[in-house]
Amino acid sequence: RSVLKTPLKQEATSPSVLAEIQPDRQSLTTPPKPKETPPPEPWTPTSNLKMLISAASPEIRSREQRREQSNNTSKVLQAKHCLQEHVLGDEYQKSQPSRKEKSLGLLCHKFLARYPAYPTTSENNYICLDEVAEELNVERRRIYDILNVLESLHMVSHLAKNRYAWHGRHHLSKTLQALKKVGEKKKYSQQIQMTKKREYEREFDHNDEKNEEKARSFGSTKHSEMCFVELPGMEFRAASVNSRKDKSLRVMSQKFVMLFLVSTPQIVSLEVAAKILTGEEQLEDLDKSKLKTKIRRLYDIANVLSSLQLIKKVHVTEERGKKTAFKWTGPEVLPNTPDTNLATISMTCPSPNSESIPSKEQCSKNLFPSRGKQNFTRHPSLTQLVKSTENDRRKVQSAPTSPVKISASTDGNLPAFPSKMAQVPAITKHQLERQSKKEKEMKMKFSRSVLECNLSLPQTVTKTEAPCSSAHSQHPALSQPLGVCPPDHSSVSPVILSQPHSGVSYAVYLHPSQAPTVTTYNPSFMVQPLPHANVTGIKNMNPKLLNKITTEEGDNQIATDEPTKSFTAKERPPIKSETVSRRGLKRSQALQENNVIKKYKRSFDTSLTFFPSGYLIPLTQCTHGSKASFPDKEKAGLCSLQHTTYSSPIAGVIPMTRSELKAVNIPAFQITPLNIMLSPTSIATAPVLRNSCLNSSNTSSAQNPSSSFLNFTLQHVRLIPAGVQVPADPFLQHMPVSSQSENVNHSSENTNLQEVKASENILQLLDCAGLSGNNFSSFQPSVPKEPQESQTVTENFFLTPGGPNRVSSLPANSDGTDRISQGTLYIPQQKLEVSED
DNA sequence: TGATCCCGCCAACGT
DNA sequence: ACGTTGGCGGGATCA
Repeated sequence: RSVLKTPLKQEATSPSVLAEIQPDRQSLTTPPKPKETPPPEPWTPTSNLKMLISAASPEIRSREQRREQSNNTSKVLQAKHCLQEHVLGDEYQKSQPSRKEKSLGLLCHKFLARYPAYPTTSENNYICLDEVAEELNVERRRIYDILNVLESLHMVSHLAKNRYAWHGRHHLSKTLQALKKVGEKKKYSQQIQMTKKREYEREFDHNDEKNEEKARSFGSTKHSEMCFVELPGMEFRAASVNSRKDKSLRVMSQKFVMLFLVSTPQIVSLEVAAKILTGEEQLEDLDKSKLKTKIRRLYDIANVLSSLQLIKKVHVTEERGKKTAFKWTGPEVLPNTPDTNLATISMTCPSPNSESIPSKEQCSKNLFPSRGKQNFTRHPSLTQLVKSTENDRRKVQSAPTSPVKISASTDGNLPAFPSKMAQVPAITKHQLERQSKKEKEMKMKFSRSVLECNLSLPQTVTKTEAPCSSAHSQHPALSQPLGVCPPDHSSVSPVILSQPHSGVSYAVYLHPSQAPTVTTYNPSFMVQPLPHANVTGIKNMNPKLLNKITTEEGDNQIATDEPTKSFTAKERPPIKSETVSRRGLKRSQALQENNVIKKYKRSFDTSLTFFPSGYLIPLTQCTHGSKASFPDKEKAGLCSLQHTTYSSPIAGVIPMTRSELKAVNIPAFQITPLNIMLSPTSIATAPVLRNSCLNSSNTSSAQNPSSSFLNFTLQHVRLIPAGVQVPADPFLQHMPVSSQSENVNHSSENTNLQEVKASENILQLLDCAGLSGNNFSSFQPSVPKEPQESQTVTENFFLTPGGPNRVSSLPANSDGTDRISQGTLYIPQQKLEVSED
């Protein structure tokens, strides 16, 4: 249709980016183009916005200026242009903004400009889809794209229909850390290598079927299903997200980010990413079209990430040509960023294999042992179960986790350390920091082992790439997947990860197929320790591939193999259904019409929010530390919430409001430090932990491990009757029961103390109850004198089968999942040149 | 051309 | 029955 495109695309006429030309458009072509709402100023020239825009490109800037200048005259201009066009005989299309102006990237910029990077809780940080769409003058569909990516980074969360909460970058740091961890667990770096290698082989060694086979087999084990990494306090979100067949942009986005975080030169090409993210269908015919689609999606994601400045496009030049890729430019993600929070992250795997981990699901899985090892299909009868569970979750509202600054010294995002620093062994950094802050003995104690471990984590350091892959296995860390995770278990394997010093620990529930099992075994891999991180002359089995990688920045990096073109020969052309019906029109129109109406109809049902099952105790971002480090006002804000009701997956909804909780001294926050995982199911499958006792805990109890642990435990220990909210026990001062909500003021300083106390109480309680094997007592959240260090908890607990309800602390390390670090893999070298665009 | 990726159809899902 | 989400891929643009 639009036959021509005036080369003058951005002629002054194109205020495009804005909505000023709407009228034109409307009349012209695209009928569906909604938004005629001339609501200019979508993006009120926020200084911020301007900056972004200008930063985006001079072109845009000038355009902007022009726009402003002629703002008033725009009408005239428009008319004029219209006229011209008519005269020219060109369709009005000319007046349409150029493609670029409509790019997702730009749109994202605009979108981001509307919200503060670090919103304060006092602000009304919610996003209304309709409004945004309208103001930015784009279809909702586009907004979804952005939101999905942002959601994957926990920068926003879906509150309700049409409504999202804006968190900004408060959680970014944590999220990235989590993603990195998960990425490591999934051995993405290896996968990347494999993928590259495979490609290479296809290109050069077509005849070498053997290798390929091997490679494939390896790759296939890495079945990467959809798993959404969640952050505490935001689980529900993910849950809701899980419902859909998550091929979701969300998941893809996370994975994409993971790739960056785990790969050494933090450069990832779309092709490689697409392949890996495709989840390994590679075995089969590399469905070309599928890959293509994936790449399309990745472009979308990349655009958003670029807008967030987390990545940037670069060109990787290799023998076979230039290839575009993206380079991570986001904050350095250290495994152990000093952060005052302890986060519990869980990974939800919705795919057919592993649903959103609703406890029931888990149980079900146990009940219906999957036949296959990796591909168990959900029993039909479970579908409903799952559904309902998800449903519940969906309805649940999360406690408005107020964004909290993660650490006093840093914002959630911050590249905690200058890149230079990053080069230093993390351990050193942390130790120093700790010293300066007078870390507590205890903490040190806990972290020690981890520190050691971290030291050996290649990802931790860039330059000093520690080749001690083997060290991993030797340095068990607090975290680490239970060493007991059976490689081939069909059920979800719980993995507890923690980073004591950072206080960031989380649990990842991996599908067995993902559970990193020892990988060193694979012969197809050339696993060798690398003497130095920046070794570039690694030899590969394939001499032909010797190349050197270089980046502009001259980053230290390890040679990587950047395969080029697609290798696969010819695939049968994808059969596409040409059936295309036109009815979107009606829809978009309706949309417009409804916009106004909807606009006023959204409500923020804050009156009663439920926590998703399995999350009785929300691990909000509020921790003693952070709170302490905040100004009172902010503190107050942090914890100010609407009435929230917590529900227990087991007992059902517990009519407890947050305030009540507080009254009971069990504020969500205080539990935060506790990272207890409970996954009977998983545990049950763990050989080491396998214990019949576990079975005693009724199946229904199986639940999503996580913050709900306490509740769960208490209930199951019968300290509190199921269905009842809180145990009337000596340790807990009050007994909250009413379901009515009250407002709570969390700003009081006492809160912290109280909370801490409560935590202790709880711990004691557990202890007394014989729930805690021992460590609970040792785990005592400390009242941070120094906010930033307040972080705490370094212990991880999980329920072991020692008894139906026996809680024991996870040994400071149990394994070495990360036995193989990417740094130890061999990969074909190639000459790579990375150039930025 | 191939790389990008906008656009919007339409299905899954929610209400 | 309609609204919200968002997977998906045709095909327009860009380089």
